[in-house]
Order: sequence, then structure tokens, then C-alpha cells
Amino acid sequence: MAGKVVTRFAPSPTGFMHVGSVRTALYAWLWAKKNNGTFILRIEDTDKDREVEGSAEHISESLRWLGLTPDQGPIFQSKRLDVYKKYADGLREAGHAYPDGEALRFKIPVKKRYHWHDQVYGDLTAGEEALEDFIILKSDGYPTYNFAHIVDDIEMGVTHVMRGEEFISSTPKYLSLYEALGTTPPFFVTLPLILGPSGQKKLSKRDGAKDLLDYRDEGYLPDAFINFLALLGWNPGTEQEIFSREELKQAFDISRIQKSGAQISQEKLDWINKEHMKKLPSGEVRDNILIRLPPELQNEKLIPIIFERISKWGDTAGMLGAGELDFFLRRPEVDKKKLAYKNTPSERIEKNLKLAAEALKNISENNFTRDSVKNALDLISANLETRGELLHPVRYALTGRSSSPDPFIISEVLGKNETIARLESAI
RNA sequence: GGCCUCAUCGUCUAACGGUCAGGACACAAGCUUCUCAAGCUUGGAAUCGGAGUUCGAUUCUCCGUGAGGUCACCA
Repeated sequence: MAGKVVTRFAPSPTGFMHVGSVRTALYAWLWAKKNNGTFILRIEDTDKDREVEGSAEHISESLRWLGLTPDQGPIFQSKRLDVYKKYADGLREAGHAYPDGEALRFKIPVKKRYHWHDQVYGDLTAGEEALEDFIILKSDGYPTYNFAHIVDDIEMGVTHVMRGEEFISSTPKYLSLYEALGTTPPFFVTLPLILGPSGQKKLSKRDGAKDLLDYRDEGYLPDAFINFLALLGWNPGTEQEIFSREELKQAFDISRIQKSGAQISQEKLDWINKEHMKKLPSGEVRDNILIRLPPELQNEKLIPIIFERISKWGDTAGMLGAGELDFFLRRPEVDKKKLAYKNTPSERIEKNLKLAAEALKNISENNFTRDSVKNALDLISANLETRGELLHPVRYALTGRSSSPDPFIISEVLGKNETIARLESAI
């Protein structure tokens, strides 16, 4: 197509952003970036009754988190009342609008059936039933959405209008307005709905849609979140699923946007997030985990143990909350029955624990590492029927848990003295 | 209800009218392990139904069915 691509994201400031609206923003941003175009943020604040204080800032912050930086904006419609007035006057003078009380109503020139082309849905049609003379300026002087968004899209040179499927049926209104204004409509890029987790309904706040910033606070990576969102209603046509931001810009294409609604899946999001986490430099992993650990657990050695078990930073708190790391903080309570491995008699368990303690005492304090502990214990278990009858009681004595990371690394973290003390306490 | 849109594994999805209907998440089993996690391997799992067009329909057409959207001085 000729000319520069201009897209916009035009939310109304009526609350927080959820996944559905962000996906629209993402696609508009991707398309603009892919084409070296312009991405505009426009706040459609023309309903002062429904407006929620702070939500415009909240929207900007959400976009900032995801790195969907607008090239222009935020532009507030409430500050452009003169523009709408000018257009409205023009329509009125041309006989395309007439007063209705304090309000101004658009006069539908011809009630007819409209056929138009959508970049995603193909040829669409909607009938005269959608065409009643509609309000363009409200009695309070503010324009309606129907009018304001079209004026702005014209004024701002928007080339691709991206929005949800719910706007298909009102498109005849827009087309008749474009006609009356003597303007060629932009490309319509209608996006499939995002469905709530419960079932088949459009995602909404009532349906349990989460505030986007909650995802940030749970410790998802912005690039992973974008990756996940992009794949919800679009696919690259290849089997690649993990995309960097740059790769996404390259690969994204309107022609591969899906028509049917997509249900959001936390599992897939977590998986994608983990895949992105694995690519992070170790310093970043370290910082993100340490910052979520209490002072007593500021230990580098815990990082790989935790990293392996989380799919987002916030899961660290989950592990803490579930007590999975308590044994690093204090000596566990040892239940004698749980010390046993399968049917191994308690005398054998006791003997094995003693052997373990003896062996570990022979390791020097500054060589008390995962490897040396493992070697020492391996020598003992080589003479046993199963490694379990040694390793299970050792692990349980150290942690008080029936499942945990391996006892070697735990020993290293606890240190020689504490490790041996716990073994002896269990004996 | 009128009008509009959509329809492939549980979920996200792939397949110029010709594929054993592919991949991923999730799930299950096995391997590895003392357990957990991770990793590797394997497996089950789908074209909504009925006509038609065609040598051949997931794919094109029609009719059903189902689901969703929309019918404001809300966006």
C-alpha cells in the first residue's frame, strides 16, 4: 500500500486494561512497527460519567510495561472538542445533521445495505437495520464514540483501524459517516474476540479478566507476555512459538490473523514465560530471584534450586509460602516414621545415617561442596542394596520433607557443621 | 427476537481441493533418579451434522445445529 502506516490504540479510560484490550494494542503496535509507521495512543474520554479517575495513567503504564510505546499521544479526545464541533458544523451545514433537543443527530443519507472488505474477515455485509439517525454530539457538548473516533481517524491519518469483532455490526454507521464527510474509509482490521477462561464468552472484567498490571506484579516478563498475546489470534505460519520482540515485528502479518475467538490459557503463558526466562543472562535471573527472598535466604546457591522450579518470578513467593524452603531457615522437625525408606528396618536406617555422618566429618570444611558430599555418600551407597535407604533418610533428616532438591546441594548450602548436626539429631 | 460473525485434538493452532489431518500447551506412560523439579522418549486426543460440486472435500456451495457479537445522548 502507498503511504505511511498509521495505527492507533483508542481505549476509553473506564478502568484497568485487560488482556483483550492489550492484544488490540499489541497488534496495532506490531503492524506500525513492522512498516516503520506510527502508533498513536488516543484516550477516548468522551463519557465523563463512566470515566474512572487514574485509568488513563494506568493505561499508559500498562503499555509502558510491555514496551508498546506510542509514537504519538496520549491524545485526549476531551481536549479536542473544537475539532468535533467543526466537523459537526460542517455536517449540519451540508444538511447531514440536525438538532435533537440539545444534541445533534446525524442524518443517514441513504438507508442501504453496505458491503465492505475487512483485512481479516474478508467481505462483510450489514444492513439498513443498523442505520438509524444517530447522535454525534451529546447534549453536554461531548461527541459520541461513533462520531469522535471517525473524525480523529481522519484527522490523524490512521490507515488501519484495528478493533474487536464486536464492531462489525455498527460498521454501516461509520461507512455512512465517511461518505457524508467525503472521505475514503481506512482499512478495517477486525480482530477476533478473546474469550474468558470460563468458557465461550467475550473476556470482560466481570468474567474474571485480570488487570494487566497484575501480570507484571506476578513477575511475568514483558517480552514473554507479548509473545503469548501475539499467538492468541495470530500465527506465523511456521512452527516457531518463541519469539523475541524483534522476531515478532518481522513475522507479524495481518493476513495470518485468526477469525475465531481464542481462549486465554495460563498454562501456555507460563510455559512461554519460562522459555523466555531460560534465555535471560544469569545476572538477571540472580537479581530477580534474590530480590524476592528474605534477608536470611540471600544465598547465591539457592538460585539454581529455585530457578528450576518457577515459571515466573512471583512463583518464588509461592515456594516460600508453601514452606518449600523453610529447612534452609531452621532445623526441621523430624518424624521418626518418615525417616524410614520403604520397608527398611530402623536399625539399618540408623546405621546408614551414622555412616553418612562419619563420612561427611572427614570432608574438610572448605571443601564441603555438592560434589564432595555426593562422592562421599556414593561410596557408602555402593555397598547398599538401594541408594534410597541412605539418601532418603539423609534428605529427610536435613529437610524434614519427603520431597526436596537433592541432599548434596542442600548439604553444601547448610554447611558442614549444620549438616552433621542435623544428621546426628536424627540419629 | 432481527441482523452480523464464527466453527480442526481439552486449549492455542497448521494443512495451493490430493497429508498416515502436522505442531505446541496440558495430560498419561516410560527412561533418568532417594523424592521433587528439570531433561529425554513414547502415547492418547480433533475436521459439529446433512446434502451437493468434484475422480477426490478440513478446504468450495447450500441447509441445519451450536457458539459468540450487536441492536444507547457507552465506548
